[in-house]
Amino acid sequence: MPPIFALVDCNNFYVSCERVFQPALRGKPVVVLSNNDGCVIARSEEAKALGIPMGLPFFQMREQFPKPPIEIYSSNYALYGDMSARVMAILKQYAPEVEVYSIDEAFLNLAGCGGGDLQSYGHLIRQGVEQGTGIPLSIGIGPTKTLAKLANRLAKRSPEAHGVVNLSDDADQDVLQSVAVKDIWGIGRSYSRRLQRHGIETAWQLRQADERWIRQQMGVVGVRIVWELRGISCLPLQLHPPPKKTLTVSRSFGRPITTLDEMRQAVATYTTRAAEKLRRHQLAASTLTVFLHTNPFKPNEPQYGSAIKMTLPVSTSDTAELIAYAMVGTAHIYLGGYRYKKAGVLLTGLVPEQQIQMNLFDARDRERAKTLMQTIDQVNARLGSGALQYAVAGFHPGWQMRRSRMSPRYTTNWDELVVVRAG
DNA sequence: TCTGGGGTCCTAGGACCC
DNA sequence: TCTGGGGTCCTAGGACCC
Repeated sequence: MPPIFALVDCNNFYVSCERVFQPALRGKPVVVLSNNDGCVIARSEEAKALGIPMGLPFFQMREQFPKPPIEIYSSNYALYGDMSARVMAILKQYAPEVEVYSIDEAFLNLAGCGGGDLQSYGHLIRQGVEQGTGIPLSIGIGPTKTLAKLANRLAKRSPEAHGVVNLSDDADQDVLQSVAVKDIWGIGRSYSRRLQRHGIETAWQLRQADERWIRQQMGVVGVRIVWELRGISCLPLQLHPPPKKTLTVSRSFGRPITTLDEMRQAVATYTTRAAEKLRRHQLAASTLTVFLHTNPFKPNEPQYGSAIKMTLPVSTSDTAELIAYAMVGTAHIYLGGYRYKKAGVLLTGLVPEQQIQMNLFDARDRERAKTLMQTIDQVNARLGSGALQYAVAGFHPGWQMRRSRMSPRYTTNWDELVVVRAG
């Protein structure tokens, strides 16, 4: 049986998560800010209606929208991650095959589901998730992932769809003509401009486009999109996520960093987070890159940025060892006299923990280091992240990111649990 | 004062080998 | 007198995604 793809997408996910725990936010314009309270990354329908664009820097929003009482939240990833897991768990009750595509999206294979009435089945899924979590969502159904995505857009766009659009039988000319190329999954700014320059403006026109020309302009990626629009599936459901290839931890600073000492603290902190992620995925890294740069939005300030990539003698997930290399790299590329905005650590060459290649000249006691890491991870899991940390990471540093409008971690922190009172 | 973070895939070009 | 060519691996950069 050929698959029938459904794309389930939570509506304004981060805003919806905040609303679950604060019902008074319903009907009001609400935005959620990126890390460091930098820019707008989620908007309620009311906020969209005010004309607040995605990605608007927060300080510009306050200039441009001084009047309306917009509810503003710093992003609370502990909360969103937990709500996401609950949504995904419910979706798995409705379809045997689920690909968790992002924090707020999943592809489902609905072949054989719902007794053939996929429209009704879609509404059933919506009700189930809404009842179980309070999160509203939209569902698009189609014979390919690209058409399911497109159907999902239509479901969000047209109120009469009530959140479900089914294109599994036919994505006809009228439907495809109503979708601009820039709104097709996989077509970004650059490709959509190039296509429009050649008179291709709608999904329907792209579907009819000359394959050789598309191949030449957009490579195999473009050809795949055209085929998928024609209903020929090229992108299968990924039931088992492929292993991670790279892992990054990077942050903008709450205020500029101007000393090597603080830069060392920041890089050591990010390296600690990266090593924790490695161990959680039971991976080890074979290279470590440190990068740092000034604020590119301040052209009047002197600009500098650099990166250094180091190959480790033995793949490792040992925080102390990774920090040692990161500190060497930091000292190497850090130059005084600049106001630094951001730094980060990139780990590549990730290998499963069990497959680490030993090095003949390796003097390190790796068994002992591993036991220590397990102990630290256990303590931090029980007492909260950062209960045990390396001194080089600094205590209460002033450069940490701003998140001044954070909601409580309602679902994942004992101290901040929601209290339900009877009567 | 204030502009996010973390990924993937594809392609072209260089290094190297035979 | 003659100045190859194909394969593989790696990397950097571009494009895209949420």
